[in-house]
Amino acid sequence: MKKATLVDVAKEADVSAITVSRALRTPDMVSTALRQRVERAVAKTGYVPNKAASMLASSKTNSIVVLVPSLSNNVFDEVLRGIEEAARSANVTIQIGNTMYDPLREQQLLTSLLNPLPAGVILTGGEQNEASKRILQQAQTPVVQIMDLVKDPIHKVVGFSNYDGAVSALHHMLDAGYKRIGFIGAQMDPRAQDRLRGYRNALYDSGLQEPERTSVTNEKADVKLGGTLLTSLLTQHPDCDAVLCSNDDLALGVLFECQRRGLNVPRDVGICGFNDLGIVSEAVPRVTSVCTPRFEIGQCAVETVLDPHINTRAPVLDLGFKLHVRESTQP
Amino acid sequence: MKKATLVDVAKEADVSAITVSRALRTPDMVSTALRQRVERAVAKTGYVPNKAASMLASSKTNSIVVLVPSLSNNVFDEVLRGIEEAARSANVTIQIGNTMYDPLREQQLLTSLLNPLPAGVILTGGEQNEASKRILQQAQTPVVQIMDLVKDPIHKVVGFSNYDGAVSALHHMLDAGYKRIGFIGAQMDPRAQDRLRGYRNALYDSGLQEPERTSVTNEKADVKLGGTLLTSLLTQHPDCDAVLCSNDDLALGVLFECQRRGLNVPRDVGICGFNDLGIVSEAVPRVTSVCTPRFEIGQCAVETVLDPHINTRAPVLDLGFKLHVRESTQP
DNA sequence: GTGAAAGCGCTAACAG
DNA sequence: CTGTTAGCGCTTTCAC
Repeated sequence: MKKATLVDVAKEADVSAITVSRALRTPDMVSTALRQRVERAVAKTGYVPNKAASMLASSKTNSIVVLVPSLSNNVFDEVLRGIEEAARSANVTIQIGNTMYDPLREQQLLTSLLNPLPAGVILTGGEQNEASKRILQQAQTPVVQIMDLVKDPIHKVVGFSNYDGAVSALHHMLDAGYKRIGFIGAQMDPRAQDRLRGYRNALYDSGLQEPERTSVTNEKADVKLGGTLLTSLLTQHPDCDAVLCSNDDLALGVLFECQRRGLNVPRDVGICGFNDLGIVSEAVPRVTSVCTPRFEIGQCAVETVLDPHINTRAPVLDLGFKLHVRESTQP
Repeated sequence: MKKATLVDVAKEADVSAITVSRALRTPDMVSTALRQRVERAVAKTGYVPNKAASMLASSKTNSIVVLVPSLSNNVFDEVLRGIEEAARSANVTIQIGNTMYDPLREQQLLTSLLNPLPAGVILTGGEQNEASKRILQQAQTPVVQIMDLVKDPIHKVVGFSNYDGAVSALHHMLDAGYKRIGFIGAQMDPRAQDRLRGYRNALYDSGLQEPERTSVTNEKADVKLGGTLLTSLLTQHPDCDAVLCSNDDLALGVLFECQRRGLNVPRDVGICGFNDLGIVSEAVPRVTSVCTPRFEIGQCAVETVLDPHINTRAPVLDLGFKLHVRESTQP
């Protein structure tokens, strides 16, 4: 049995093909009687629309493209959950692309995924290369950048201030009594760099900027690297009494390394992470972290991208963050 | 400037449209001279193939559909990395769907993603509902099930034995001297149940099956739940001297809970995880785990799905596992 | 509200 | 090896 087409349904319902098409896509433009006849015919024939044909004829898709830099970074799980949920209730599908923090790969993905044109594009940060930016600007589809308050957005931005997050964490650590706070960072994308800037400026404002106690690399951030970076930080600055980490994986690695060295957390070393992935709140001791609204960002990005009045929206939507203070910074 | 089509390229190269099409898809079927002319014309016109048109005309896609039950479970990161890498070198795109461990959602995704027909489907385990299985059997596209040695495969299987993994872990724990080993499990999908069966049978073979020390739930497995389950396990069986966990998140939660209770790992309690996600080997103490070949499974699944001689392949490919013994089970 | 005609851009099938 | 002819299944126009 061949698959039913629009024409088969039309015959079954004794109407024209175009009426079936309209009954399905824009039910309001069709009389109730016909709509019901069509619905019955669809059920009877088991008709499933052919997306390729629809795309070709309309040169439109009802899917939105989502580009994330990593799937192993648990930060994006929650973002994707928000996106999936919102997309599902808006009845659009999503296409996930993993750029692996590689602008060239991002460009390739865009080239490939922007054809046929999606209903919208969601991507991470503002670190696209020039070619990608041009592609996005020329594409006739809304673009939302997330996770960061990008300065010169392509269209719209939904995120939070990584800079302020770090500042806020640092003020807390200073208030808790730490005086020689270091910074550990990896995968230093613009967001991680904003965190580093926040760290520096907060210290500067407190007159504690020297010496600079940082240990930073561009390698992929993971738990193991956290330990390595702590080792190198303590080698250079044995007097460190606390560490702000550019993300939670590193913070966990720092905690483990402290345990191996017999350093008491929070007494000998205070630790603060960034993002507040579930796991840090379960570690022993529980780790302080800057909680970022990842699920909401995902949801909101979809809403923005699909908003028919997107042009009237503010270009930048700041969803904020919340510092979750836990045992690891309360000596 | 309108977008260039195949016809534009053909005019530019002074050949017919079908020649351009062939030069692009099957370069071997075209003379070198023409191929070069076509390539130049493509470059000059900036031609980008229209996928929708191609799909419609050929009723084929060069994309493969990948369904995973979770993106927050780090198990699938590696699998997806393997899939992505293999897909990229085979020049096919992938479409990721997240079933969220929900058979109905899986069925919906299949209905939606199997149209137009993908070059293949990769999905997790054998727990699809009847409707999904029927859809997959009727679809004219290869199906590979991964992560488990499914008994009645739809087409092919690439995985490892969860049962044997658990048995092997248990034998090691018994050898290490643990005598009252408990099992902690969550998200008890068929793979987790196989692990539980392995645990039970290994104990049975050693004559240590009673009393049964298990704490199992269907909730989503995460670090926090590991602690909760340990608490309930110890309440019922305070004599437990070791725990096999159905995955690494739980194992980490168990470790943290032990630390909170002042129980020494591995002396008071031995801990073994499953999957060997990078993090467990960094914890203090480093946690023993059953290492599963997730990256290879992903790669191999793509190779299988795309293999033109797929029919001659063995239905089940067992990629094995490796027990990584660490401090947490060496009292 | 509904329909008829005319493609969207590409590829399968067959000829040469 | 290359070209001709006919669609793929749907939606867009424009009539009615």
